[in-house]
Amino acid sequence: MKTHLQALVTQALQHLLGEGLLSGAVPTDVPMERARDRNHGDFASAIALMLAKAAGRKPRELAERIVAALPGSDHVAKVEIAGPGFINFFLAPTAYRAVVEQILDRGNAFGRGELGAGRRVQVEFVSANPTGPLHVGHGRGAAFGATVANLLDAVGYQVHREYYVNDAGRQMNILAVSIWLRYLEHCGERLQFPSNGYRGDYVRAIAARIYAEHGGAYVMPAARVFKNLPQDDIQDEAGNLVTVGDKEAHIDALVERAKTLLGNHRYRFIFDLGLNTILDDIRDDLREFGVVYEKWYSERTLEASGAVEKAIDRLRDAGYVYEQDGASWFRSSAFGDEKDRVVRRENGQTTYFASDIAYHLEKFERGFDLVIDVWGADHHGYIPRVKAALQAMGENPDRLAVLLVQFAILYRGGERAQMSTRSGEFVTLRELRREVGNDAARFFYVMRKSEQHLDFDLDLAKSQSKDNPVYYVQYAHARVCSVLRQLREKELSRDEARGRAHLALLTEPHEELLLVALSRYPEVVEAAALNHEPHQLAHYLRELANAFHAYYNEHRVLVSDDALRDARLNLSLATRQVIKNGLALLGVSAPEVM
RNA sequence: GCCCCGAUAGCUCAGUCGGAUAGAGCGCACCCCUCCUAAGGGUGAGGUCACAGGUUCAACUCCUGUUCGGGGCGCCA
Repeated sequence: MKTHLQALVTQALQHLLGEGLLSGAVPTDVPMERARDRNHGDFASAIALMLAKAAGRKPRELAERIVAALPGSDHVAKVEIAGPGFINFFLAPTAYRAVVEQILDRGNAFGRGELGAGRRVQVEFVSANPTGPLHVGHGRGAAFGATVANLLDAVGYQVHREYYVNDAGRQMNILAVSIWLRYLEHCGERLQFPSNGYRGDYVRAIAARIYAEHGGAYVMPAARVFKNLPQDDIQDEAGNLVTVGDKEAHIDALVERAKTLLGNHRYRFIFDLGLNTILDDIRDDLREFGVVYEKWYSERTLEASGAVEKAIDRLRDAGYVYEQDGASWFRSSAFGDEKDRVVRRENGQTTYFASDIAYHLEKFERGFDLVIDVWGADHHGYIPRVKAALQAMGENPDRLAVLLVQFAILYRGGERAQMSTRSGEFVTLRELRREVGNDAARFFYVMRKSEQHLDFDLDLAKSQSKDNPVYYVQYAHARVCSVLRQLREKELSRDEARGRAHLALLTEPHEELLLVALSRYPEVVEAAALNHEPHQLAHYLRELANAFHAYYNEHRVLVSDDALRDARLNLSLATRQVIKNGLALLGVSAPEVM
C-alpha cells in the first residue's frame, strides 16, 4: 500500500515536471509515513515541504498542485492537505479490509518479503569461549542474534548463522589446567588453586568424570606440579590480596608444567574432554533456547589450515606489518585505529586478533554480501582494528556490520540479582530459562534496543498478567483459539468464504483500528530486519494484541448473524495468524490454551 | 587523558534515517464482567525531551560545547 501511494505521488511529480513547475530530478524515495494520528488519515507525505524551496513555491501551494496532479486510485478515499503542507491519504475501507484476505491466503508466509532475495548474509553471534556455561549476558546476544537472523530470513535473505569457537587460545589452556588441578584434589592431593583458574562447579564435575572413567592415570604429586613456579597472587576469604605475586606468569607457567609432566598426549586428552564437555553443554543450552546454527566454526581448524599465517602475510605484502621489540605489529593506525596492534608475540605465538583477522577474511572469501557480528558492548573498541585489517587487505570494511549488545541486569523483588552469592559467577542462561521460561526470556531480551542496558525484571517475566507483555501477546492468540472452541461447543456454523464475502460488515471503529494494525505488519518486519532492531517487532506485537483485546472487550465475535460472525471470525483468525508469525520470528511460542 | 554508548512522564522504555498537539506500559486516582478466559477493556492526572549555543521554513531527532551515568583503551580472549 505504501509503495502504491508512493507511485501515485511519483506520477504526479513527473506530471508537474513536464509542466515545468518542478526542476531537477524527481526524488527516487518519496517520503510516505504512517500517520501518527487517525485524524491525519492513514498515510502522510511531507514531499511538498521538501520540494518547496527548490520549486520556489510555498509548501501548501505546491501540495495543492501535487494533489491536483494525483492519478485516481480505488484504494484512496480522500486526500487532504494539512498543517504546513502535509498531504494526508485516507484509504478506502475496502483497501484495508483486503488485508484479512491476504493474511488468510498467505498464512505463515504473511509478512515475508523478497527484499533480500538473492543476497547472502552471515550472522555470527554468542561465540562465547567454551570455558564455562553461558551466562545471562550471552543469553541476550543469543536471543538478539537469533531474532536478527530470523528477520533477515523473513525479508528474503539467505541467512547463515555461525558460532565461532575459541578452542585454541590461552583461556582454553587455563581451563585444561583447572580441570587437572581439580582432578588432583579429587585424588587427594592438597594444593593452592591458582587465582586465575576456573573455579566453577562444572570444572570439578569434569574432573570427577575423568577419575571415574580413568582412575589415577593422570595423578602427579602436587609438590612436583608447583615446584619453582612464579608466585601467584593469593587472596583471603574477603577478597583482600594477602600475597602479591604475578598471577598471569603463575598460570602460564602452570600450563607449561602440565604439558611437560603429562606429555602432549595426556594433556590433550584433558584439554579436549573439557572443551567437548562444555561445548556440548552450550550447544544443548542454545538448542533448548531455540537457537540453532548452520555452523560451529573452530578457531583451531582455522589455525591448522594456515589461514592465520596467510592473513598476516597478506597484511605484510600490503606493507602494513613491521617488526618491533621482537613482535610483529599491524599498522592499524593507518586506518584510524588509536594505535598499532600486535599480531605475533615475542614468543612467536599469534594473537587472538590475528586469528580474528583471518576469520573475517575467510568470511569475506566465502562471498557473503553482508557479514554481521553480534558482540558484547564491552568489545566496541575492537571494531576499528578489525575494520582496519579488512581495509588493509583490500576488502570493503562496510560489508561488515558489528552490532553491539549491552549487558542485561537482572532484578528480583526490585533488587539487583546479577551475581550469584557464592563464587561471584554470573547467573547462567540455563538458570534464567528454568526460572522464567524460554518464551519470557526470548521476549524480554529483545524488548529493548540492543545498545541499551536491559533491566530484566524476573518477577514481571514470571507473572501471568497483562503487566507481562509476553503473556499479554500470547493471551491474544489463545483468546482467538478459545473463541473457536466456543464456536464448536455452541455448534454454530462457520464458513470462511461467507466471511470473506462480508468483510464490508467490519465497520466498527475497533475493527478499523485492528485492520490498520494488521496491515502494518509487513512494514514492521521489514524495518526491524533492515535496521537490525527486533524490539520494533516486540513493540508492534504488543500494540496489535492491545487492538485485539480492546475489540474483543467491546464486541462479541460469536454473534447470531451468520455473515457478521464469519466476517469477525476471519478478522480474528487473521489476527491470530499475524501474532503467531511475529512470535515465531522472536522465537516465542503461540499457545492455544493458557 | 582519549574514544564509544546513553540521558524523553514518579519507574521502565518507544519515538518510523528533520515534520503536525512528544507516545506506551507500570505505578497512582477512578470506572467496566447475569455476556466468547477480567491472564481483559476504558477514563484522568502526570513533560522546560539533561543543559547552553548553532544549522533549518521546521530540531527529541543534525552539529559544537558542558554536566551526569555506563563501557572501552594489554605482546588477554
